[in-house]
Amino acid sequence: MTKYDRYQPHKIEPYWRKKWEDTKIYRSVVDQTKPKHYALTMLPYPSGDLHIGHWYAIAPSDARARYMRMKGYNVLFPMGFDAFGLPAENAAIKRKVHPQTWTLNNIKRMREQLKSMGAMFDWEREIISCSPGYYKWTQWVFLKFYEKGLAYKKLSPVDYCPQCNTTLAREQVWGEDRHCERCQTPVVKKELNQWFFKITDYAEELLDFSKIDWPEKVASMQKNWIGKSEGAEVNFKLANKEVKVFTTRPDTLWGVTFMVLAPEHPLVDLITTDDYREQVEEYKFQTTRQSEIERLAVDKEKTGVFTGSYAINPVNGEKIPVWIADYVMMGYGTGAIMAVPAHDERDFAFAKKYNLPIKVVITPEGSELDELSQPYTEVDEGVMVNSAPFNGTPAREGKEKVITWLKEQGLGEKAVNYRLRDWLISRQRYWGAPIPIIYCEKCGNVPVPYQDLPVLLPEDAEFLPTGESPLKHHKAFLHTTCPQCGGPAERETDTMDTFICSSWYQYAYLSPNFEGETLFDPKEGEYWLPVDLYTGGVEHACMHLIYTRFFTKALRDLGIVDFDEPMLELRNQGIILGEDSEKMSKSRGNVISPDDLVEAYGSDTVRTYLMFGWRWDLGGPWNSRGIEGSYRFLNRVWELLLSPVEGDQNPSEDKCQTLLKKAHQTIKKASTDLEDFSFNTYLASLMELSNLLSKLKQDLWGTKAWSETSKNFTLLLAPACPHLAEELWSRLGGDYSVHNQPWPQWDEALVVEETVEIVVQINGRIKERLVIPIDAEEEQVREKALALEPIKELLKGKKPRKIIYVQGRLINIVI
RNA sequence: GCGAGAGUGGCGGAAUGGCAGACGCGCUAGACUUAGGAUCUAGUGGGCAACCGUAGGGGUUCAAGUCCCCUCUCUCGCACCA
Repeated sequence: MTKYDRYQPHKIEPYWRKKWEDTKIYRSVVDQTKPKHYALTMLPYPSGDLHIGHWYAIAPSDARARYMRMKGYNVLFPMGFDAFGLPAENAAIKRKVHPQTWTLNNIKRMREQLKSMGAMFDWEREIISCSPGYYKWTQWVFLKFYEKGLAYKKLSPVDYCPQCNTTLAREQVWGEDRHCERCQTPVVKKELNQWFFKITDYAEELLDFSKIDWPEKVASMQKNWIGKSEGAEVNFKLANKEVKVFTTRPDTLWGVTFMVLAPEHPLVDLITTDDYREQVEEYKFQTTRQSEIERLAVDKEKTGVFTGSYAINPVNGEKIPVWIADYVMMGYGTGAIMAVPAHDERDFAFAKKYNLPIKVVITPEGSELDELSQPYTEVDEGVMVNSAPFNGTPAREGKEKVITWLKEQGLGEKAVNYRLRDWLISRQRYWGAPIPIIYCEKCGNVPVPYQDLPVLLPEDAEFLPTGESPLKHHKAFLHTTCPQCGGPAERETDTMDTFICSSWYQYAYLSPNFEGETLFDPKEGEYWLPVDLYTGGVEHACMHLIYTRFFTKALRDLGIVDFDEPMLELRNQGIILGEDSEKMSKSRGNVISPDDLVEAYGSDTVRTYLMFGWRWDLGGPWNSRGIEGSYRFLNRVWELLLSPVEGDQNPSEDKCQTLLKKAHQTIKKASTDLEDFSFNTYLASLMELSNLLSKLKQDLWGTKAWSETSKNFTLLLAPACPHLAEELWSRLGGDYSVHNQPWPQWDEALVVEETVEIVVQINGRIKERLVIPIDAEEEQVREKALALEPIKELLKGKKPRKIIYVQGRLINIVI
């Protein structure tokens, strides 16, 4: 290449990418002599096009990984594709292409798009979750879970999406109208025999975030989702049976005036008296119907019916009516509640509607409550009343005391409930990993033997959705022999939720398509694991991010990994909106295509703008003028470092010092900013340095300070602009590759200014400025400040009451 | 309703309790140009000024965008979970 020409990203970017590939500089192999850093960014679903959101997530993560590499870490930064899932099937149905063909074509395209980013991926570690070499291990994990009792099959009411024709996990049902996460169709309840993973076994441990540095937001979302509540289980007598009731307010037990069972509660039929049978049946019918119709009712007025039976409150022997109502759910607690209308919003509304008694048992300290217009739900200031042995006890203490008392009396005990449900993993779809189970009439559920894995997904299945699993109609797949008795048997025809594939993918990168005995090559695992830094969107907080934590804990208990958490540090990026501040979507026509941007400005500009334009964790609307600014910056950098100066030069030691000082301040700033994911200020600091460089260029071009600084500048630029930095580096005479150079070190002595301008304040208001040596004695600064004419004038001979001096910053004279 | 987070120029955004608005976009003026939506230079929170300015109101402090209390607005998550 010639010595000086224009900045032409389209020439230099493909050139260097090819060179990197040819020289394998991003190959990451175990190297015991170096500290390791496993940087992982969420793998994309191969939808067919890499969009700007992918770039926004991945490019800054790549810059961070490159920084770590230059800092001397052996960095693993892999990439792959989460390739099973519904869109492939839907596209296939629409376009009559096989889901596999569609997926693999998309991967091919997206791999090229990803490569255009110039990231430091080690493509030899690429994983594709729909390849048999991958899903063999997904099935392997299933079998391990099954052996451990963490995978089980159960007949239960489950959420079913009538549009996607499959069941869904609780996490995949969203919003008030309980719609499908993928297609927004409201789900319906169905009674089906499905496979579950026992994530609830880990509910308590999943609440512990002490071993990981994850955003508070994600932790709180997960805690919220797991929904731990502590209280008591109390035994009520009902028709010669015992009904357990969960409550978080045992202190209100004396205020129970009725009991409510979920309509599906098994005792309902037993206790309903003949007089009420008809209305109870009618109500049960209504509620089941309701869940099948659209659930649009927003302000759901509470409804219910009396069963005709009465239960006995064990604490005072009172007889209370038993109702059924759909505000009590079978899936939480015991499906039965004790209603305390005086101290619970829902019970209050219900009691008012059906004229049930309301009995006050908690009152605010020192006052009385007779007629309630609303329930008194306060705990901290409440005191127990009308509660035989506990009158006068503060409600907060009452909770614990009553539990102890219940236990002594044999009436109940302490209990904890979680909102988290077991993970429903069966999907009645084709494009997923088959569940490796065989049903034998003689032997029952038989796991597929490990040596028979993978259970291959047949390519010639009819995958049109019918509500039944497509594999059920594939005779060759369905019919098999029992591995235990050799008799005729049938395979499980449901496939696994694709979130399973992504729950362990961080381990797959260690040894893609591993052929050994366990999930991954232990030599690799021992070195690289666990993941040091995970980056991606916060939208996965209650799905992928909770699942993968569960997986790691389960794998630990199976002896497959030896740590508790999969990813030590997590960082979430924000979302880039359209220029109209709306979510990008084809229908709105506000989609920004990264391919077009790369075409127009080159990859480095796109990377730079994505890092500079927003706070990474917040994101925000796209600005098509903004990217022009980044492009201009890179052009200026090019001119600055490469085009020689003409005419007279007037270098001076002073100017050199000024430049070196700024350079070292920039090294420090850029380092700490990259450390903190503050990509925007990292680039701002580079811009400041480049502004100073251009100011001093005429005089300093060719000096040692100039060449040293331009080399350092190039190194600092390398994480953001890998191609441009490589080109500049080579033209400045550096050895290939800039990406193998150590990150520059700053000299703290140079970072510190020798003289500073401080502010002279009177009563906290700025009145004057003063230039002083940084290490000036306070006494001298005081004298100087007080000697300033404007200050003398303002003081008018008055004696300051107090003078505060903050070294190198300001002096505040209080009068 | 519950939980979390955020409110700073026209815009994106900077600011260990210590000079509010770094850096950039946009805008204004000028230079160079046949031309400029290229490039370069200068300016750019408001106000003629003293001064006033970080959603609003209190407070702590010599000093508050930053810490404390209250209010408002917005975003996100959960939502009849007993």
